[in-house]
Amino acid sequence: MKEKYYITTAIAYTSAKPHIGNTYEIVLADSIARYKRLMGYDVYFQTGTDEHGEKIELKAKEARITPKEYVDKISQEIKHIWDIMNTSYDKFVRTTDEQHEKIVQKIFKKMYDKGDIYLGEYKGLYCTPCESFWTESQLVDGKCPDCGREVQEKCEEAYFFKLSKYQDKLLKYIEEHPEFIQPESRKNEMINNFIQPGLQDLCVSRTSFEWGIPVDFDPKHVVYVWLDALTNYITNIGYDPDKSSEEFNRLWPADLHLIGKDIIRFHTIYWPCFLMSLDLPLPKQVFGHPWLIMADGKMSKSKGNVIYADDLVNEYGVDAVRYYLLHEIPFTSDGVFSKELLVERINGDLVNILGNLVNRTIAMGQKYFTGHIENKKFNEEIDQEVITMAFDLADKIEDKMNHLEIGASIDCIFEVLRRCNKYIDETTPWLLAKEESKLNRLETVLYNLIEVIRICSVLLFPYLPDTSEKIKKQINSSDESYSFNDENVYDLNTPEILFQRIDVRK
RNA sequence: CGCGGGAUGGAGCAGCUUGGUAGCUCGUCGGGCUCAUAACCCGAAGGUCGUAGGUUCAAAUCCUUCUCCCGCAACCA
Repeated sequence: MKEKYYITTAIAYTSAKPHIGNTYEIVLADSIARYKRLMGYDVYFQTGTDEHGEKIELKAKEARITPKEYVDKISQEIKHIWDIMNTSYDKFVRTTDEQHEKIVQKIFKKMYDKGDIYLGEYKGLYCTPCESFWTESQLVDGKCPDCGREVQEKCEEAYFFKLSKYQDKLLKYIEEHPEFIQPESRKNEMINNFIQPGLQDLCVSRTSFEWGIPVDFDPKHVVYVWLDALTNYITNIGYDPDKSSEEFNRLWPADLHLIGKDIIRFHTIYWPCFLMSLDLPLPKQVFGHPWLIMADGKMSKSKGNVIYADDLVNEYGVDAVRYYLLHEIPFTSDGVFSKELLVERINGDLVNILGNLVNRTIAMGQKYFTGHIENKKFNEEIDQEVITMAFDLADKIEDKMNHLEIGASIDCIFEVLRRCNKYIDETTPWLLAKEESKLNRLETVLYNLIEVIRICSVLLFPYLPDTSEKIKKQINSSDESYSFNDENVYDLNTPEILFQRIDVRK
């Protein structure tokens, strides 16, 4: 039986249409999911939308529609963009799904019955005109950051979750599982800033607004959105406090939660504590990825520098955008986006290295052998390096992928493609073609090239699925293995441009 | 002294764990080739590896000082 691999993205908050930076995560997750499938895992890949909370209630009010109408619209927009990015999620979940809401209520009740949730009083600094609580650190000169007026201490009835009860157990888990929080520097932030100083109990209900899942035994409270949102990872695969499904038992714990670096706290502190309260095992890994920012900083409407994925895809094609996202964002630090850089990557890598290589190779196959290429095995010493690189490629990629180094994985493929271009210059097929006696050698050279290109196309699939398929179609191959095969027979199709050069002058 | 990460040729990065000719991509300059999307291949120029000191036969790599940049510092998600 195939080993399972359960991967999730964070569910996207339905307050607004996601920009290109928000779109990074789903593409990143998709490349990992596709890669794991290629490696033979039985992958379950879940994504979706997080739809409750005060902010949504306000946005809907502004738009003069109901919160449900509002989130229906945004959720659909998000799903649409995920689809445009050609992502292969198995399930798109929504926190307004009835089943999810029902299970969240049961979870809340279970925690309450267990004594992990208790009714208490939320004491905070409150701005009456803004109807908002603020923390000490949020205040500007001791006043409301929104309206600048004085804040007062105010008490409000609320349910609390006993985070403190689990802090020692959590610390132990984090220290015994160094791979749990990635990148590792984030682990220190969590330990030093939150766990070591001591966890405060978490307020997990709200009475100040209504758009949320009601606490069934005390309906003036709605469940805190993070308790609602985080549990999506289990409610949608069949968790039930009474009796979970077999599917749940098979899939849980998740192998990887992929999230933005801004919500690491929720996933590595609150979420594990909730799970411990439910007596469930903790996810194996949480990766807080960096962001894609603009040259002038974070994308924001007020700066007017917001770029959307669908617009870019319309202009440059889905694989070009995927390539940029996956290749340009480092493991720990933020990546920068600009159209100039995107065009540079398209022309420099996708057109010159990849597209041109495939094109010139197939063109030669057509020109010299009318597309029919067999391995004549007239090998020479000079062939060895490129063939060995192709042999080793899958292992190199596996090593990078296991460390979630997606950009470096792609680099490994391009390193081989570059070597192929060099191999063509070394073997000068156009000279071999001039002598009858060298045709077997020529065919061997072309065979080696096509076979290496085939391997690259197979391994490229997780990152650039459309391009991978196009190459396979052009070389007319259904061989999905990623080791060098001596015995393939190729009947090439007509070469077609994989990536169109972008004219920089425009 | 809150915690943590970083500073490497014009740009972006790798190397630092396990000290020993400073590597990659892009850009610049020169050359080669013509199968290919003016693409491809080769070569050259360009770095006192942030600063000051220390350990060592030897430091980008280990230790310390300082400067600058960035992330985090909880109940908005």
